[in-house]
Amino acid sequence: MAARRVVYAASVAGSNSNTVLLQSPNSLFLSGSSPSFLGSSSMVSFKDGNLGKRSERSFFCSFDQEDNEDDELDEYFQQPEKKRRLTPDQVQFLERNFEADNKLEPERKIQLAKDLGLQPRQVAIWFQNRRARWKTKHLEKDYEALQASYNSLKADYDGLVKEKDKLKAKVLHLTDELLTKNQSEAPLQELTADSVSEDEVSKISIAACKQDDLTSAKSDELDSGSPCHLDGSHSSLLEPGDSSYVFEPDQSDLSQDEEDHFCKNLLPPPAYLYPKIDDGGYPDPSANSCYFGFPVEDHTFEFWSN
DNA sequence: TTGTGTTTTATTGCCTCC
DNA sequence: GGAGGCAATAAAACACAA
Repeated sequence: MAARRVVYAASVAGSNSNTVLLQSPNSLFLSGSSPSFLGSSSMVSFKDGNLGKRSERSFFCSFDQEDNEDDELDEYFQQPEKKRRLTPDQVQFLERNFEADNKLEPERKIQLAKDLGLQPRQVAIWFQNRRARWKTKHLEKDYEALQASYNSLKADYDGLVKEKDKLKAKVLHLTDELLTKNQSEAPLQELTADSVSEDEVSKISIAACKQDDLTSAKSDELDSGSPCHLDGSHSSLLEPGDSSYVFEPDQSDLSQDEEDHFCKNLLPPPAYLYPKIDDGGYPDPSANSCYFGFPVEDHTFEFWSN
């Protein structure tokens, strides 16, 4: 590989000499297939120190005009190799070829080099650098598209989080109401084994568990994350007046097996699962067969909060 | 004019493919 | 093993504000 570099460096250093001496400037472009170069005699552009801007002074024209000035030739070729920018015409020609195909086959490289009066290696380098620039721009565009997509998704997510918080607050509020209502009604009834039949106890337990299932169902809805579950359309699940409202048990559709199933699940949950009530105490699990609210460590909300 | 930032040309080293 | 591509980088050329 090192050989490749050395050979190229030598060829560049010597190529201008060969080109200048063996070919007329126009022949370089007349041989090409690009009409845009037919009139161009500009090969190399130099910065004009006096003007401060790049001038299109033709290196070859100057040689044409002063063929006998070997001193200038010697001066030029004795200069350390400097970078020379391609002319706008050359760049335009290369750009058009790049647009046609950004890969450079050997034959095409040779032909382009001939057309432009450049070393094939220079054409290859130009394509290589051009591909790098194209890639950079492409990456920038991709980045912008991804950023826009991210912003859109984040806005959606933030909206969902807000909606979730609203629903959570609503559920807690309704739960609180239910607990308060339940506590205020319980002492009045003073249920005793003597005054309440076994059948009535069973009914109350079933109703309580039904409410528990509804609460779980609500929680599952929140877990699902589906937008249709978050649009509030089902928020009346726990509303009084709803047909499934807990204290209006409709057990007509319950079989005896189902009743047994509910009653088997009447074991009170551990105390830590009960939210602290404002007065500092926990609701008594034994007072209510089932807890209607969300446990303190409800993983549903942990999930949504993360 | 000069300092500074950007663009362009070219090199180097590494990697892959044939 | 040679050819060619790519990433990283150097350095010249260029643009532009102060």
